Amino acid sequence: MQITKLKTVTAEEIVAQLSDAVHEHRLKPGVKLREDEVSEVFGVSRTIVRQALRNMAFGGLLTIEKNRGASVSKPTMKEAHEVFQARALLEPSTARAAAERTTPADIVKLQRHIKEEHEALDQGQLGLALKLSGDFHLEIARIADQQTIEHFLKQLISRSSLVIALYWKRRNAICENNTHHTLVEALRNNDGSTAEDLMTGHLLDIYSQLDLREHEGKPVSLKDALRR
Amino acid sequence: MQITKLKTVTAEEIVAQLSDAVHEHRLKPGVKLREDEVSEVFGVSRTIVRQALRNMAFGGLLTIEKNRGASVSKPTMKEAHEVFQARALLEPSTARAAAERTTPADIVKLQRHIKEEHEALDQGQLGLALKLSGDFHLEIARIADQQTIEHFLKQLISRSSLVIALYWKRRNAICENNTHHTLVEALRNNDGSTAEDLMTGHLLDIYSQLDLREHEGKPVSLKDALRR
DNA sequence: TGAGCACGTATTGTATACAATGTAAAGATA
DNA sequence: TATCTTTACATTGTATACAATACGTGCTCA
Repeated sequence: MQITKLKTVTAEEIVAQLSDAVHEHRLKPGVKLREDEVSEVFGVSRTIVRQALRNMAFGGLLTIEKNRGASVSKPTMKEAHEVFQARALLEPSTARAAAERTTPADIVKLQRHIKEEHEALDQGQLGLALKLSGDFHLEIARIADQQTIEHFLKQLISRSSLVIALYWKRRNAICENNTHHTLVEALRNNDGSTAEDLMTGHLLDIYSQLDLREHEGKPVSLKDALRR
Repeated sequence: MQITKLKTVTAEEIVAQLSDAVHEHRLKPGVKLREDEVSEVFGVSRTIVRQALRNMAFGGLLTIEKNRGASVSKPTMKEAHEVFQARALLEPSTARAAAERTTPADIVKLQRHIKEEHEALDQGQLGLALKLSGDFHLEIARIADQQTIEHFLKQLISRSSLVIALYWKRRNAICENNTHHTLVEALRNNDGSTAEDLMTGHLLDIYSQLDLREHEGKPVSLKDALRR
């Protein structure tokens, strides 16, 4: 007779699954996450769920309002700017550092990443492609052997995913460029300067594809909005 | 008859008080924080304490080991390097941005900061001076109006405090320089370039006063250590 | 009809009881 | 004596009960 392990789900696993869902845009900004709903899905008590939700909130993925619960964050345009400004400070230097330490094994890993990314795109799995793209950036921080920066980057990339969900200009036409591929080439050649420059350009690229203009003037009052 | 409010302490207040204690080196790296000890001190249930401890752990101030509880983090030398590398990436640019937005009111605030810092030093309150010094750096991020970076910086400065507690070269003789004062002057003149350069130098200064050489060779095996 | 209020329900916040785990001290065995 | 168990205790982990708060619905009253 086989004893079913009845493995209890940990808070970390819940964080991982929910984070993936957000990264892949299956959970969109603003969606509410009720505690007992989540606890029912994962088969654990609210205690664990609350741990998980709070952890995610600390990373910026969720927003918790006192007595009102957790929901997927909706970064403002200001936050969106800040996220990419912070990435612009951290990632190019990190790419340079990574280039100086990249091993053949790393290259293999990165190329597998890119391959999966393309496959996801081909199959129209936009969300998955986006998540993999984020992982690619994280992988570079890992190669640079900078855990602290990697930790911050993880948060920034999470938030980038939310920003893209909210402010991406053209929903349908993801313009697939091969910057990631070029970057891998620079890393393979241990060419730090090129890697740094490519990363700078890459981030500007993404940034420029966001619609971060202040639209719809002032916040019209309800009355004004209904009058005609 | 006066109703005493019997205000229940929140997790955030516990975080604040414990964080201050760590920043001021009243709680030193390695010190264990038992849950019911803390809960007794603050007069709340362990539920709240656990929230507080977990939040602090996320910021790197505490380390939580499963089933073994929370203790003040003891950053390794590698982490120490990483912390200052990350600060070197974030803070100079932030100082530049701050310089371009500094108002007279900000200058007043910064100078009050410096004054308090000197007073603390004069009274031999080294820990307090250190905490105030950290706040000074945070204040610059606030002036730059970069909440995201400020959030990261808060963590980095926390960890810097731990690093200093562990690796500061000369415990007794804090060499007080007036870099902070010079920085304020640059901010007052809205001189971004100078502010950026000063910040870079300032960070290098602190960094160079740490003893981050790999001492005490390889980790000798227990047997070898006991043989003679 | 519409604004405001009262009440019942849904949801989150907190404390506590119990379970699981780790730790240290005493005892057993060679 | 040294090592290995055993056992009791200290501490953290998890579930649950209850309290506090927010939310929606129906009612009242103008």
